[in-house]
Amino acid sequence: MRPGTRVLLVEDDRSIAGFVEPELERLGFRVRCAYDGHCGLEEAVRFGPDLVLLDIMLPGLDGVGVLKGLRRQGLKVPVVMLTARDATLDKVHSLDHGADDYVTKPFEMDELLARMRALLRRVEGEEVLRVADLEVNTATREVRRGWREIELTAREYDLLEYMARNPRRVLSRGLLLSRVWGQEGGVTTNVVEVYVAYLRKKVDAPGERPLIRTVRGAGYALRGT
Amino acid sequence: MRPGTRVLLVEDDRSIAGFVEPELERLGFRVRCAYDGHCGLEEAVRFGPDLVLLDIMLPGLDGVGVLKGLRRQGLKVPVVMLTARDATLDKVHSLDHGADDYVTKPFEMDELLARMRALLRRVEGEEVLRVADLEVNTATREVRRGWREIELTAREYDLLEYMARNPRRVLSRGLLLSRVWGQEGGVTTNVVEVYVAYLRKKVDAPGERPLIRTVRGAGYALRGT
DNA sequence: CGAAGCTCTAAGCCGCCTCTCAGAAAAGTC
DNA sequence: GACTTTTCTGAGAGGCGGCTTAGAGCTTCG
Repeated sequence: MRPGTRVLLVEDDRSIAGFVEPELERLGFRVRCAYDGHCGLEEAVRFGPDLVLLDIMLPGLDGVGVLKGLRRQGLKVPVVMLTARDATLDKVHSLDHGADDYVTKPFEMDELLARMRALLRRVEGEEVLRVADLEVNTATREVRRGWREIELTAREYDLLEYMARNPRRVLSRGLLLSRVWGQEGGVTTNVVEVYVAYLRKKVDAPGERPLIRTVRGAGYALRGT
Repeated sequence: MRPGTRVLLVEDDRSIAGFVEPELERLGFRVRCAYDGHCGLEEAVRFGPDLVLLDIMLPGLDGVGVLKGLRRQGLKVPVVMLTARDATLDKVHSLDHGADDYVTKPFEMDELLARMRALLRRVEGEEVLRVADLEVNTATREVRRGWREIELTAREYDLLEYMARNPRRVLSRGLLLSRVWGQEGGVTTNVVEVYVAYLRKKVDAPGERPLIRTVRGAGYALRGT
């Protein structure tokens, strides 16, 4: 599990959140908390987590509602539901709506971690990302467009992989800077623009339909059509 | 049985662990111990052993629980259960959940070793790894490229075998350090680079198409094309 | 006990990559 | 068309990742 993995914890019970959050941070995760369903949904969009821990019982919008909301917005992020013991109906409901796993309260930290790892491995594992005729192999870091092999530097690859993991979404410079470069403090830099230009030179060869789109005033998007 | 084979021992009875662990290490295994079920499961994920020795009676999560956890996460590592005499029900249970063998306490070290060998042989087989015209015979530890015999030192061989088991995949220095050298903590060392250089000198002779690729900013990969 | 071979550390060097900056170009607004 | 805002691009400096080499402990073996 690579460090800096982003986890969103949606949980109103502070006794649980107050225990799980620092524990996860100690293990190197980047954690954000939300204490009700609406905030949770909002944070999921803004924070862009790699994994969501989602309580079922929440004030306002409940866990299943948040889950539905996530899926409706096309977020495929893996979700672990936190359910009360024997809330069988809830589990069924959740899995129906695309939860990936659940743990029943009270739970051991180890058990939660084990399930998180399993999901993250599934997501991170051998994966080929495809956007139109572009292929990004995350295991070998090979990139092809059609039959053309594309050689990328480390930064170029990291940027393209992130964009390919979020196809069609408009990604702001700030977001890319934080996700690919890892910098939070927004210094005045146009390094993102420079690297998008590098990518274009290699990915969108002359004559090919361009995949990397500029959305003026908003950011960039990777999409085929 | 190749040296450096990774064995995870999950056993709370220190009188057994304290005997088995040093014995296995003396024989060239790389051993890690866990003293309860949850730690065992966690270590299995983190350590990535080639074989697990798993006590049934454990504090917290019991052996069958650990076994289930392993299989649920898709780990196919062979497991030898350590059971009390005549705990027939446990055995049945274990084999149901995908244990590969068991020994009953008290056991002779020789018996345990015999069963371990059988399992490891089944898994490792008489395997010849091939990458392009490179052949790595894991049974005899002989390496050839084309018609040329290649003499490697122990470390060089371990490194090459690990790379040949993960062809085309980009392997980071940290991963290689942990899997081949067994070091976890990120100490400042360039030993991986040095050994890659040694391998290159022997494997990629001048004039031959180089198989060992550097992926700048990421690691190394072994591939033919 | 000496020699040879293996493993690992450390230091220096080289070249590519990364990033900054300034100005050009494009897009939007009046 | 003039002006503002946003995006693109070319050039260059510096840093850092990666390679090489020498040599110091260790182990092994005669």
